[in-house]
This record gives sequence, structure tokens and C-alpha cells, in this order.
Amino acid sequence: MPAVHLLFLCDSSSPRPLLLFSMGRASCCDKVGVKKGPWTPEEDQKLIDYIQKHGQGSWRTLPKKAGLARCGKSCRLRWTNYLRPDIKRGRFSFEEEEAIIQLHSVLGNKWSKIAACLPGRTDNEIKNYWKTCIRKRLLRMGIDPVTHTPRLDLLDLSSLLTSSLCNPASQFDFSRLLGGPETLADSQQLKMAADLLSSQRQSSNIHGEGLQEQPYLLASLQEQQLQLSSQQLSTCTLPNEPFIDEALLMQASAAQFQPAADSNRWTSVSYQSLDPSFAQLVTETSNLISTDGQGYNLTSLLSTPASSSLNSSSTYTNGNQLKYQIPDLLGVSMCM
DNA sequence: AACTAGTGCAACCGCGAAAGC
DNA sequence: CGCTTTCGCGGTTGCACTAGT
Repeated sequence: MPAVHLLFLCDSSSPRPLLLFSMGRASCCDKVGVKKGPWTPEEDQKLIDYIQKHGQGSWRTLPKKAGLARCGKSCRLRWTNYLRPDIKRGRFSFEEEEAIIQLHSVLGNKWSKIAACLPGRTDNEIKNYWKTCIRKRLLRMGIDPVTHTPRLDLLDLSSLLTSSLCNPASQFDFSRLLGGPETLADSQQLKMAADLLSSQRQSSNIHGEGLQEQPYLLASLQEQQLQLSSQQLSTCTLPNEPFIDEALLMQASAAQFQPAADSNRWTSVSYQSLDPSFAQLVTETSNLISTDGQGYNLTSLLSTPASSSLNSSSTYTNGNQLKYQIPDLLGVSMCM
């Protein structure tokens, strides 16, 4: 193995002899003779044998001692993500998936911290699973996977389209999108959602779980409403209906629900334009979920773990206007 | 059967923090 | 105290596999 010899010679000749001609900082794996790419079973065995004999650590010197033409970093990664004996393989269970979503809503992309709460799972595995599965599903459910925010813009858009397209007498008016006083959500659908909320709460009680343990209920409601809306749309006939630019609708709708930046520390969400039944639905949901004395935004509230105590910070002001004043996540310090 | 797009996952990369000297 | 080295994390890439056309 001439490449390995070269590595050893270079390694011993000077403290830093292995930097190549590339600009900037050279990767440890750019060194001549250091193998990259997939690990062979022989390499795996060498690494396992060495660590079983000498334990892990000293990753920089480990490859040399173990007879591997790899950089220490690569060895550590291979061990922690694949060869470690306590690694759990196979599909994530429902409970693990729930835990990942809950933890992510609080910790964000702190994969190592999330992994620490899931024995046998690696940060890399969780990260990959999040990106390939959970993230996509949340998006389908109408949840922003970054903020865990139920996407009210989608909810509103569907209602708007439904009411506008299914009611031939109504004229589509963009001014309504931009802050008009009329309600935008279809009250009949919201009543159905409220009914569904009620029935879900009953069924969850049967299973000994409160609503606060079903953090994505609201999003689920949205999803069901979207499906309902699309069904209604499909049964509508639209003679002479003007073409509607969906992107424009989205833009306008999203703009309307842009949270007001009252200050750097507090997030204020106004539901001024929403149907009172929806405001009540949100209040009902939020009242069941706590802030635990710490700073959470509304969406975090919706996904706050059940261990938190009950203490809603929502208040009604000016009739239908519902305001939330909840510290944003910048103020949260979690001790896991 | 061949090609393409989508998906899942192992591995790499670059950066910052911690540790050592 | 400052410099260097090591370690660990989060983001990204690349490849193998699969499903669809």
C-alpha cells in the first residue's frame, strides 16, 4: 500500500507537511494517501478491533495506530454513525418520530441534542430522517418545518378560493385580501373544524391524552379543511370566472398575516380579519397549551410538550381582534 | 429494456468551540 | 494569554437504489 507509506512519511517529516496547493484551509481528508469514500468491511473491522482494544478517542492518531488510511475525522464519523454497537437500526417508531418533532420545535436543528434524547439514534440519522420524511410531511400538513407554524396563509387561501369561486354572486375583490374588514374564513367550515376539535378532544380523552399532547391538531384541521375545500372546488362550475393568479393570492394572503414587529423581543399576531369562530378555535387550542413561564411563540405553543403547565397568554382586544404577545424563541433557554 | 426523476442515506466539508501547551 | 490542535456539530454532497414512463 504505497499510499499509506506516503502518508506516514509525510506525517512524520514535519508538523504540518500535508497541506496541499488548494487555497484556504485544507481539509484533513485532502492529505495525500488519505482514503475517502465508502468504507470497506475490512476497514470497518480494523476500526472495530482497535476501538474494542483501546477504546475510542484520540481520533487523530487512531487511524495510524489502527492501520487505516483514513483521517481521524472519518474514523470518528464512521464509528459514531455506523459501527457503534449501541446503534439502533431500522425504521423510526411513531414515538421516536413524535419525539423528534417535539424536540425540534423547541431545539431547532440541534441534531446532536435531539439525538441525545433518543437512545441508539445518531444525529446524522435523525437529521437525514427529518429532511427526507418528517419535513415533507409537515409541509403537506401545512406546517412550516422551520418555525412549526401552522401555515395560516394556506388556510386562508383555501377559504378564500372556496367562498369566492363557489359563490357566483360574489365578486372577487383583492382589497379584501389587503386588510378589509370582512371575514376571510368560511364560517361553516370553521364550525366543522370546531366540531372536529371537540370530537378529537373527546376521543383523545378516551386514550388518556389531552389536546396538548396532540400538537399538530390545528394543522391537521387545516389539512382536512384544505381537502374539503378542494372537494368543493372540484364540484363547482365556474362559468365566466376570471383567472386567478394563485401566486398573487398567496403573496397577498401571506402579507396580511405577517406578524407585526412590535419589538425585537415580542411577537404579536393579529387575527383581526378572521372569523370569530376561528379566533375562538385558536384561543381554545392555546388555552390548553402552556408557555411554562418561558418564551414560546404561538406555533411553539401548539407543539409544546405536554409536561408544560397551563398558562395562556392570549387575550381578546377590540372585539374580534385576538392578540398574542409571546416572547419569541430567542428568549428561550432550554436545559435538556 | 432503457432512461429519468425522486428518494434515502452514508460520508464529506467547513466552521467554531474546547482543550492543550 | 495567545497560539495550535483536536473534536464535534450542522450543512451539503454524491451515490445507490427504486419507481415511473
